[in-house]
Amino acid sequence: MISLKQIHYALAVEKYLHFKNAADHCSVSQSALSTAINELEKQLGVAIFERDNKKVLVTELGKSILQQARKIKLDVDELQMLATMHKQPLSMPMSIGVIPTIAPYLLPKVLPGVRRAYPESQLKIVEDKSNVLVDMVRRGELDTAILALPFPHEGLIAFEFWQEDFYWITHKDDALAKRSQIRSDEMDVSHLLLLKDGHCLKEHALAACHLPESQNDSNFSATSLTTLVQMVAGKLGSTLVPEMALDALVNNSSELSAVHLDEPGPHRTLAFLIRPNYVGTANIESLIKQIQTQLKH
Amino acid sequence: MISLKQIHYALAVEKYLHFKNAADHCSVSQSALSTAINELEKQLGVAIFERDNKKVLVTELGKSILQQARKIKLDVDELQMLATMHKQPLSMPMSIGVIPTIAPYLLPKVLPGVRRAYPESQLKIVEDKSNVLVDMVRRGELDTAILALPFPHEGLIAFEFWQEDFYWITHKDDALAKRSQIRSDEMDVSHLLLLKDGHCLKEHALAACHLPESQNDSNFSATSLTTLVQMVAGKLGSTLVPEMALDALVNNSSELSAVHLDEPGPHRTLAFLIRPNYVGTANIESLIKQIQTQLKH
DNA sequence: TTGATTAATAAAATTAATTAATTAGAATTT
DNA sequence: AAATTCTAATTAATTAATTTTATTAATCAA
Repeated sequence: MISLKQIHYALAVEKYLHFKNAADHCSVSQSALSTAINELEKQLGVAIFERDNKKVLVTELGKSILQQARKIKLDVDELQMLATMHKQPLSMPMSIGVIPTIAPYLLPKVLPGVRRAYPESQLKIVEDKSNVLVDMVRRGELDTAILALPFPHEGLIAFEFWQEDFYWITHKDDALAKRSQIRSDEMDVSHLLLLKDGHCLKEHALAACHLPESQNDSNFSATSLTTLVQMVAGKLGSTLVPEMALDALVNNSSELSAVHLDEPGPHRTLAFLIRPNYVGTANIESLIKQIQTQLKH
Repeated sequence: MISLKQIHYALAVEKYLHFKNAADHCSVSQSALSTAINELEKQLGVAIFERDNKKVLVTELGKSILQQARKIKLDVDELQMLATMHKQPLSMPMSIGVIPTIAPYLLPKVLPGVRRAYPESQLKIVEDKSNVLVDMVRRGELDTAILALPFPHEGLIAFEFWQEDFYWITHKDDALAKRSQIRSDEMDVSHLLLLKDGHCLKEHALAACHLPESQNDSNFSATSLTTLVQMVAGKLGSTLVPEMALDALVNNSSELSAVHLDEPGPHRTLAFLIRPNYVGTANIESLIKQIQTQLKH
């Protein structure tokens, strides 16, 4: 049976094209490495390297074999990472994409707790729109992305971890501002201010209100919730924001009032997306536990 | 460093959930297997199996680890297969998809030779339309597919191995039947009989003639070249067939005449399609060599 | 209790791996 | 032409590991 050691040595020889240097790199004697390579070639019954007393080169078949060997080594590394991450969640560097309608409200609430619980953690945060993040996860440029569902994510796996409702934000002077609940058919939809196309929050807000996209006035649109509520404060209309944004955007304002949107079902669902074969699911689960603890105060 | 032996043993324990049976299956003593598993768990620092004197079960983490272990084992098997196939091409079972406008003309010319050169070979042939075959290759249901390019095949790799021209088939009584060459603008395109939509030969034939698809009379269409030439023999029109089909369809007919289509460039290109990580490229290369020898007579 | 199982363990035997020194072939230098 | 310097392969002694066989301890069933 071929061994991982043989594979390891063969990859070293490929890298250095020199038995002694490869042996040094592997911290073994040239003899040990030599016999391991010979044994590997004997077991496979083919030549991987062509060597004489002056030079070493890789056979055509050897290239394919070493390619496959590299794949095996990666898989073994992943297996070991699985175990490591189970022992020490978040001990590995991790890149996380977050959409702009979640990042500024979720991260300040959650990151300090994560820092405290996992001082070793090295999180790299990327903020971008849902479709960009999904593509980056697919391409392996991100380990995971936090976004709001529903959003198409074929080929990826979603770990849903939070559900929240929308609140209708209007000026305190508005006749309906004192209500505790409001239905979408009671609002003045013609002055509903929402984010630009491409931000999923717009679609989710409209979907929560059972409104078609076309009905929205696209003359007024912004790229951040902060801008939107400024516009509401300026009596240009009303808007809808998710619950987790209330603290930052509305609660300290003397101009604004938040009314719970009374429509059935949770209005948006937050989830981590990962590739099906991502080995860090233990990390995701740890993060979710942290986030849920923090969000529940 | 963890070893493939440990992985092998762990997978056996997962399968039997019983150390002794797993050991028997691996042809080692229970003790040897036990220590290997213990060592593996120690090296990883986590428990894969939960065991007492009466039962063995897999931990939650163990399931992930064994899943990864299976992947490693598959990769190792593939590496060994790479070597084996280099030593004895086509010694592995192989499934090949072929489109209907290639299969009946190419296979009889080629398979006997393959049988002779590689008596060990076990080829499974599937005949279907290009799009079906491409999907099957993508899903791994076929090792490879032989079809005519151009045809969309994103994500797959094409090994082009043959180029051929079209011949215009008409009744011997036709005024142009004696010509040795004909250009598409000299034909009566209104009675050009072609295959049904979905067969790539139709598109390739039209493309070779620089004709748009709409120009073709869709009232007359067939699902096989055999039917088409029967229609031509019945003086219902003319058709275009690739060179390799001439022998079977035209050459022994007293009714039909074949005229070389005089349009620039090769009219269709035959190719093997494989997944980028298919390990049997050596097989493909052997087959191509065989096919090219046979086709050149 | 007794007998049949189980996985783990201990000690002996076997097998494999490692090191250090050597060999042999080829290129380069003297 | 001879000596030197590379190279990978080989050899032999040592060390480490693995495996086997036999045994132990625990559990369950009769």
